[in-house]
Amino acid sequence: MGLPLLANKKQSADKHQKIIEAAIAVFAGNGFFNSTVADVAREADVADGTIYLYFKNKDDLLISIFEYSMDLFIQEAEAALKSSSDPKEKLREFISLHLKLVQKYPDLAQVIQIELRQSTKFMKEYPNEKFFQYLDIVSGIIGDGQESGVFKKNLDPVILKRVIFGAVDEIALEWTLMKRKRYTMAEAADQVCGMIFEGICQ
Amino acid sequence: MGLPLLANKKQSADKHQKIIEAAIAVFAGNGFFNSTVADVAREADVADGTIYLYFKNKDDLLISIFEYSMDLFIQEAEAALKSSSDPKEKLREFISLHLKLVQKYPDLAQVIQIELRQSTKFMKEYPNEKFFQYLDIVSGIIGDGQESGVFKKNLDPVILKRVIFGAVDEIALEWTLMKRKRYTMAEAADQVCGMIFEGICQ
DNA sequence: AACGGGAATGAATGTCCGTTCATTTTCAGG
DNA sequence: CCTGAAAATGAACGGACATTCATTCCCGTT
Repeated sequence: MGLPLLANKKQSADKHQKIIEAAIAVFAGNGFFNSTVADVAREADVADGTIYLYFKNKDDLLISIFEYSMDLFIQEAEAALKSSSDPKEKLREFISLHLKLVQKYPDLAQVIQIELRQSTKFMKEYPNEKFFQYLDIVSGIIGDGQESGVFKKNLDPVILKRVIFGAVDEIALEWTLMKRKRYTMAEAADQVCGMIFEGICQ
Repeated sequence: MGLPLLANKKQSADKHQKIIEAAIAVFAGNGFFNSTVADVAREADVADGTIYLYFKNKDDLLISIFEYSMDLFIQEAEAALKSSSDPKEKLREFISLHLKLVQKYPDLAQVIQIELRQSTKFMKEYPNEKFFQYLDIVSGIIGDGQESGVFKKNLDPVILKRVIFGAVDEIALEWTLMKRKRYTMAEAADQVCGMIFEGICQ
């Protein structure tokens, strides 16, 4: 069976990817609801109808972007965390990586942070497993750290993972939206880690 | 001049308020873009056209909600922060208040957190002074604390205020979207304060 | 070179909804 | 009670846009 790669889909994986990338750029630039399918098609250099050969509808396109990018983030995170076994170093690595990724893929970051959050449809009804999987990387690190006595045991990991993610994500969001950057991501990562590890009190 | 209250507007302030409240409920339930002006009108028990006597257009309605609620938050925050002069207590008060307000006005919180964030139009082009004003309450507290030696001086307030806001807001967001609550807001406030003040390391 | 079928196209369709505005209702002052 | 102006109404308009589908293109096979 001399079938092309990814033969379970009839179409080329290239075009699928091309449309996803176009959609990321377009949605990041104009917002999901203010972008038309025709905009995405034009950016992808493809006919309007072609989009529907690869995606069920406009919503499906957004969800696909989300899954695509979360896979990317999870994959990069898991790779980066292999290098160290110290929970504190791991957490530092995670924070730093998240910020770096946002910097590396600003359009992607914007879609994730702003566009996806928007619609009740997605946040409330879409199961969102991939996001939880990403968050669980953090709670895993916290759990390890508590077990090994590096982190305080009285902290609730369920709350803590959110606090950490929220802090990092807000920094990332500001970075994404800020035109003139007032600080580098590396600085920000240091500040955030310092604060999370040692607190703000003298 | 025996004019009614708020005579510079011809219409009743009541109806203005009624429409805002209806819009908050509708937008929170369905999302801004998935809600129609007719939905808001029905909820407010008013004709479609009446909305346009009080608001320029649909976008203006969303912005009005934002300003209305930020005013509310700022006002409540400033009142609550009068009671204490210790920066640490003030910060604890702020965090606790923000979480309480989210609990008290869940629809409002949802519109602010989810709907407003969404549109590039609002986040990028709308000046958003009220939000910065709210954030500056935090940086004010931080500045005081650093001056009086309670907080570490090497922390950048610009980053720090975002970190704190992001942490608190993410907790609030999870609370808003979570159906089964796994923790109370009071617990969350304690955890967040503990973490921010003392850090997570043993 | 003719065939066939999957992929791609993009014009056409139908719906939806923000906004308008001609008309009606309300009500204060005379 | 009139009267007139402000306020409210909601049917109708018009433009936008997601989605469809009849047609064309592409290319491997014979």
